[in-house]
Amino acid sequence: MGQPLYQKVIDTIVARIGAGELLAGGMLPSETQLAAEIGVSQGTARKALMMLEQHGIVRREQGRGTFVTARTPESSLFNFFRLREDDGTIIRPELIEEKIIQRPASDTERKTLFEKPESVYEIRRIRSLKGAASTIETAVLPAPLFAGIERRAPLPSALYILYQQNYGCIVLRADESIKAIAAGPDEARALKVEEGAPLLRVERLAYDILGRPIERRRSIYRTDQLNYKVTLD
Amino acid sequence: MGQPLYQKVIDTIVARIGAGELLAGGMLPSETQLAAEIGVSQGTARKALMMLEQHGIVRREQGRGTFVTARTPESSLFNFFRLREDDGTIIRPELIEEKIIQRPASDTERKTLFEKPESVYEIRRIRSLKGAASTIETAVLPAPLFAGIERRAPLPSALYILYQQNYGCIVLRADESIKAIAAGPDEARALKVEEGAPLLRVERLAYDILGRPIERRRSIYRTDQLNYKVTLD
DNA sequence: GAGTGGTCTAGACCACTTT
DNA sequence: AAGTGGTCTAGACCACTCC
Repeated sequence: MGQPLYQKVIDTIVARIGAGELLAGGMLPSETQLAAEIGVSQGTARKALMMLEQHGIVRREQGRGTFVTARTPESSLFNFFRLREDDGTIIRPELIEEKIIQRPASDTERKTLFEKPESVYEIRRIRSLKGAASTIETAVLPAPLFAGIERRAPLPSALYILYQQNYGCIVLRADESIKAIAAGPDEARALKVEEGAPLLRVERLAYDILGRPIERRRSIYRTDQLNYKVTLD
Repeated sequence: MGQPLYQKVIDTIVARIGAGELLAGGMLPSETQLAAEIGVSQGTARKALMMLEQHGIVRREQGRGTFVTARTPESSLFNFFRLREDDGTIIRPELIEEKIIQRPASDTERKTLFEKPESVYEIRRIRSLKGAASTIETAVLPAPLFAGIERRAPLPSALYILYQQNYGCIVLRADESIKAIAAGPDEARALKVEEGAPLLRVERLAYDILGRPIERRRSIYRTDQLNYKVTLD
């Protein structure tokens, strides 16, 4: 028994979710059923389910059951959209421009994205917060995994929900690297600031439930009236 | 039994750590001893210890025992010092200037810091990374909790280790709010950049093991050659 | 060999939700 | 009442560390 039994249970469930057998929001078998199916004790199945819950992959509710995590617009906004008012209030961004193209992958894109794709989709969007254009987002996706996404335009405001519902990719984690930059001519025009004005640049690599890097995203924010909030632990 | 038994175990241990009965790095009683002491089964004590481990409060090692988390310079640097080279390499900051003063608390400081202190310590430090001055840090601490800290100057590079070893405050979590700002005259002079150059400003509120807000910190970074890295989940 | 945490089992009882 | 997850127990065996 090279690996713990509960790991086998976890792998089984994650595989079923990845394969689409268990849909987001759907209910899992109960602890007892799962235990019988996989041939472990109820306590072991329970441990696996609790670990999946801690990784945010399932949600458990006493008396109701265990469900595959479904990112709602709310939770998605809350988890991965980090801009807040100075007092901490969450902001609802409005989409004011969107452009989707397919193009060959750059070297770093091919190296960092899942399956080393030759071709990628690039989604460029400008958002307005509180009436003024304040963010430029460029998301880059491996084309094989997101085939036909350009025909779904206009895309919903929260891309991660689209990824989940239409491509089975549940985004659970993202690494970000943040810099302050001076606005170039393009950014200045799009965000209506002077050239050289300080802007926040966030580069993100997002991973799905199977740990696959499925999206590179570069966001440029005006933070004169806003904050980018994170928690460290 | 309003609350679960394992919670009682957790509270007991956290209280002992907070009271200094269990020192950072010290070994806890074994599962069996703890269970007998508090009057629960070994499995319940075990659950409590596992939860404490997940919160980063203790570290467990098979065959050796359970130990109170001691932040080493390494781990502290890794967890709360977020500046990295563009390629992700960690940076070792050098201290080049330090000033500690005691002064009355501002309104927001009194409101947000533990015990609503009338008086605070302010630690202002400038660090150089890769030879060039690149960060200005201002930490504000409630004076009652950190009495006499000004006499410990010069302070170690990693303040959180000092807080732990000398004041029993183990920092486990911090909320940050990040902005891009234009360098003012003071920042420009200290960091040797032009006025108006883009800088990263990070405002942090750090909480200790008991959930007490014990430090406000404002850091200003040059990010022309560096990145601020975070992980979302 | 003694002591520690890591895994696993089998079963009990409780609290909650649904029908 | 039936089914779910939440708590708790008691005990077994294993892997690892230290003496």
